[in-house]
Amino acid sequence: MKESFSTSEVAVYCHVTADTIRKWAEAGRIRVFKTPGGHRRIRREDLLTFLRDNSIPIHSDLKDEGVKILVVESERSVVTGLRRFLEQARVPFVVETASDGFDAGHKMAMFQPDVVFIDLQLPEVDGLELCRRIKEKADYSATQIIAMSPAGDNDFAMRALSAGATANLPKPFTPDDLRRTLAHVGVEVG
Amino acid sequence: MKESFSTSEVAVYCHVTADTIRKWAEAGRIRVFKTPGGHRRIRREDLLTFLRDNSIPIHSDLKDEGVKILVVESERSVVTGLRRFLEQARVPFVVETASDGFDAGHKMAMFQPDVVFIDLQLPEVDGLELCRRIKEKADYSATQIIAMSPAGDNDFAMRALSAGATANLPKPFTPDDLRRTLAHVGVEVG
DNA sequence: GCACGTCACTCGTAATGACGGGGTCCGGGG
DNA sequence: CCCCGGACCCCGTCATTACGAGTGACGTGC
Repeated sequence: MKESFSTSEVAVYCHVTADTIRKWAEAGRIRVFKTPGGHRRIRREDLLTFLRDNSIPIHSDLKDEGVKILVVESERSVVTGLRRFLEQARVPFVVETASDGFDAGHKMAMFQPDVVFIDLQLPEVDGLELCRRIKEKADYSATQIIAMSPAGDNDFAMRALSAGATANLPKPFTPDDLRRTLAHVGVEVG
Repeated sequence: MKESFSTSEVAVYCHVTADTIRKWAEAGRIRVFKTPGGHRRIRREDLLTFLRDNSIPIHSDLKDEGVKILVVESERSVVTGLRRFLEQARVPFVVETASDGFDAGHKMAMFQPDVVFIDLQLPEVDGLELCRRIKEKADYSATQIIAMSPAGDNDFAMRALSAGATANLPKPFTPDDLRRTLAHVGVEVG
C-alpha cells in the first residue's frame, strides 16, 4: 500500500491536472513535502485529509481497512481460525472467501487481496493451476500466495512453491504456524 | 476513460446550458463536488444515476465502445466467427475470452460484459454451474447469457435455460443463427 | 552506472467555470 | 386578464484550470 503520492497521482484523485496540484501546493492548500531533489510528495494521510476537507469523493484505492485476505477453500474451519487469530492479534483485516475457480477469479478482481490462501486439495479446482493463473497476471505480482497442503506431503508443497506460492502452510496448523507463515509474506502479527 | 466531468460537459449530455447545471447543483438535484478553487466536478457514476433518474437518453460517449462480449470457450473458432460477424455487421463491439472458471470470474469482474457466451462442453469447467454462479450475483442481473450446446441435445439446452441462460445456441451455427440469438438478447444486428 | 520515465519550473496563452443580475417562456390560479 | 413562480437561458466580469513548449533535474529499476 502506497504511503505517498506524486503530484500527478494526486491529480487523478482530485480530478484536475498535475499542474493544478502544484499550484495548490504552492498556495498551501494541500500539505506536501519535498524530496531532497525537490520532487513533491503527498502523504496518503494528508491526501485523505485534504479530500475530506473539500468533500471530494475518495477512491477506494486510497482507503485502507487493513490486510485484505482471500481464502480459497471449501471448508469453513480455516476461515474461522484465521479470523479468530487476527482478531486476537488486533491486526486490522478483511477476509473474503471463494470456493471455486469462478469465485476466486471474481474476488481477485473485485477485492484485490494482499494475501491469498489456497487449499491445494479442493474438490473441483486445481490449486496449483490457480497459483499459476494468479501469478501470471502482472497486476498480482505483489500478491502473496499461501498454499495449504496436507501435512507431510513435501512434494506437493514444493510444487506449490514453484507454481508461484510464497509460502506453504501444512494442514492442520497451529496459531504459531499461522503467525510464522503470515510473517513470511510480510504480515507482521503480535 | 473520463471519471468526472465539468458542468459544461455535463450540460451537453443533459441538453441544457452549463448555467442550468450550475443551478441544478445548487438546488441539490445533481450530485457534485468542488475543487478547492470552486470548480464543480460531477463523477461519471453520479451523472449516469442522474440521467437514469430523469430518463434522459444516455449518449454513447458515456457508455463504452460498444457491446461487450465475453466468450468462455476453449477453442478459438467461435471467437473468430463472432468477431468476423460483428465486424461485417458494423456493430461496435469488444470481445474478450476466458478459458476456465478463474479467468471467467476475473473477466466478469474486470470487463463487466453485456453478453456472455458459455460453451457447455468445456473440459474443466461445468458450464451450467457457471451460468448459475453468474446469475446468482445481483450485479449481473442484466447480463445476458448465451449457452452453446451441441446441436440436437435438447435436454442440455433446456437445462442451460433453467440455469439462467437467456438463449441457447446450438453448435455448429450459421451467421443467421448468430444474428437471431444476439437479437434475442437485445443486440440488434443489421 | 546508465537509461528511461517522471517531475519541476517558467513562461505564456487559451479555455472554461463561477457568480450575480437580468431576461424569456409557460402554465396555473385568483 | 394579470400576476406569480418555476425552469431555463444569456451576459459580463473575474478567478480558476488547462495546455504547450522548453530545459534541466530527479528517481527507480536494471
